[in-house]
Amino acid sequence: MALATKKGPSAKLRSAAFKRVRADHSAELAGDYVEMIADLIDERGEARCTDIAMRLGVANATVVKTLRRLQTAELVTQEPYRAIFLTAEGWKMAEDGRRKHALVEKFLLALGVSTETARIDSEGIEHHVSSETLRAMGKFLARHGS
Amino acid sequence: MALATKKGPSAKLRSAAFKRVRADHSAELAGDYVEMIADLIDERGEARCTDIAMRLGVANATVVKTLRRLQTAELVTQEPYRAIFLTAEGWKMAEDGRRKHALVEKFLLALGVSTETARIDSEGIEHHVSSETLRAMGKFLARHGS
DNA sequence: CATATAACTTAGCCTATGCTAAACTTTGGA
DNA sequence: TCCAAAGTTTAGCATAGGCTAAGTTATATG
Repeated sequence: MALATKKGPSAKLRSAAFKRVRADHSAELAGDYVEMIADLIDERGEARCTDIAMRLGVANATVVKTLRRLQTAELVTQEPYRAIFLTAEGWKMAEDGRRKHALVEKFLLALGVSTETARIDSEGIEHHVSSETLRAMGKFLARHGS
Repeated sequence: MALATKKGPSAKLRSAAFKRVRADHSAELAGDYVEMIADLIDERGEARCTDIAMRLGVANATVVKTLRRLQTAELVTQEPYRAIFLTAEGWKMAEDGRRKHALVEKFLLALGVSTETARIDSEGIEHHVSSETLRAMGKFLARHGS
């Protein structure tokens, strides 16, 4: 290779960021599901496949398949043809997600974006925000409005 | 259904956010690739599979397969066993990504997070930030630091 | 109490994104 | 000039996460 043989010392450091993003993505779906199941249980007393499918905007069969994975991961429990429940770990993950989600959304609002954009962007952003950034957002909220 | 028959008026609105997130994810990988190819071309004169694989932290074969998709999408061009080039559209996407990425990273720094965290988090966040939020970040930067 | 409808499940398909192992080109040196 | 090392590609596999269509179970109501 004639030109630019230098690999740069930071190849491994660079790749770490992308690895984190990929890892976040695998965890993301599980987080969205348990958060939504928790919301449904709180709002309406029970969580059903159909409601999840509707809110997520996917087909019913997709929800069923994903729920099987979540059962394997011990985040939810379910009997055939019955409502869906969260395990203790599932509730913990849901609570964490809610806290994070709420903070990011409030932060975006405080930054000056519209309600609608805050709602949509926070959904995408929440899973990629480290605890350090989350703390920084919290501090910002403490200084500036609500 | 005895309890809670009400579907809520916002099911479709809710699902829109998740649909956006899913759409973002499909576009994300393409964005990361073209941005990295652009960086490699600028830094070292050419972009090769091996360098992309190393920086991304994935196997070589994965890069090859993804590049085929990017060729189909007319974002890159490539002859067998040769370096990789961006099409005009590829360059445009790379530039957009860089601008967005740089802005998000600077914003996180201004918010008070460490260099390292800003680098890592911005990688995950950049693909989920709407133009409205981006503008809000820009305004914040104009007011506060750098 | 029988049955239609709504909800759930299964089966089978697809694409995206990863991997390893093996085969093939290029190319720099001996 | 020719060969070995480095880089590239192919082949084959796995998992995640989508879909539709067809079958099964629960239940609300006539």
